[in-house]
Amino acid sequence: MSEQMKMTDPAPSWQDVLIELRKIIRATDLQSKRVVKSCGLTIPQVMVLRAIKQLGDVTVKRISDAVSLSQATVTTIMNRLEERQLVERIRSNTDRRIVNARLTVSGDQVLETVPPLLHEAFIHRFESLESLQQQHIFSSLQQVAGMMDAESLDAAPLLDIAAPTRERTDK
Amino acid sequence: MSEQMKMTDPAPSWQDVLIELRKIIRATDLQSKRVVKSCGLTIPQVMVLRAIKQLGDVTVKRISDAVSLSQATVTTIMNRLEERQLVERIRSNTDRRIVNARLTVSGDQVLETVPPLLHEAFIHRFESLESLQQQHIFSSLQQVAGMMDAESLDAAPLLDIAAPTRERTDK
DNA sequence: TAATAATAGTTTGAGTTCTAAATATTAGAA
DNA sequence: TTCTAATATTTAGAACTCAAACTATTATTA
Repeated sequence: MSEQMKMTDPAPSWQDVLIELRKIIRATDLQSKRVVKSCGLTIPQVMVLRAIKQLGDVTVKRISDAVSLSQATVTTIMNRLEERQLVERIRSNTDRRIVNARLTVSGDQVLETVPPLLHEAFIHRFESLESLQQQHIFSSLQQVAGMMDAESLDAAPLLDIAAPTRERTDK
Repeated sequence: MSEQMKMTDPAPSWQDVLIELRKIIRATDLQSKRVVKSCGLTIPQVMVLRAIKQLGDVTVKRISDAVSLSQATVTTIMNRLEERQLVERIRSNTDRRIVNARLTVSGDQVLETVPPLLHEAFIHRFESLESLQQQHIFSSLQQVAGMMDAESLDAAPLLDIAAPTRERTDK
């Protein structure tokens, strides 16, 4: 760990940050295409399926919170999943506004066949890093996500976000 | 500000990483909508415009390299920009396969009015971090982008794995 | 010269993603 | 009861995004 890096590394501008974010977004997209080829589902579709499996019968709203997508997006994804009969929609009896999502048997089976959502090489690389290093990276991602978060952006201009905020209301 | 990483933080799994990436992608998307409202252009459109301004008359291919988007995507973005007469397409005389993009006067003007592509609060936060901290974050993003990069994934240098070789019975 | 390959861009088709508007339902108040 | 507000979800509309197929053009070769 050298601290000599400074002269070759001037403080990065947010422009540089933007470029790296673009690369990450693109790579994620490309991986999604790979996953589609391998199992017929996109990454968001898998994430929704997994959320349903994990949470049991859930509303669209809870799913959208869990996977960080808007309600509308979850609905369109659900439409496709329902077409393929991987999930069912079940209206609540007590409150008929509510729609609960439930995995079908084949939905559950399909989940078994899904490859990792990040390239295996990525996972391998990531997991072969030292734990401390992993935490650094993860914490940086959390910080970036936190700094970009719309709600906190409106709410707290000068929040101390240096510390990854856990313990929110999450589930 | 050193003690916040409690030891209740076990090594993060790649699943956790994926969630953070989602948040970042979503936040970027939301910011794009904000930018649209403010200046009528999306972030990718601005990025293409800037690349053209920066590089002078450029081919679609060079733009797509510069902004990390596929050629096809750049084409569709160019279509919209051309409709609004922010860019022109100019076929090369020497090689008529080649199309050069050029900013129009109004394209150049519009660029002046574009707000920052990351939320100002984000920029402010990021820039108020210590330089070392900025570098940490930036370098983490670079690492993630690098680990995810498709080409390097194929090359996969540090793979001496007992990788689960999945057998492919079909397709 | 004609056939073939290589290159540059565009179109097509499928999917994701958002906001805003629309729909349906429930709960509370006049 | 009926009106209104709040809640849960869906639809409509617009962009982005990619791979793959397609068009047009240039270069190479027989």
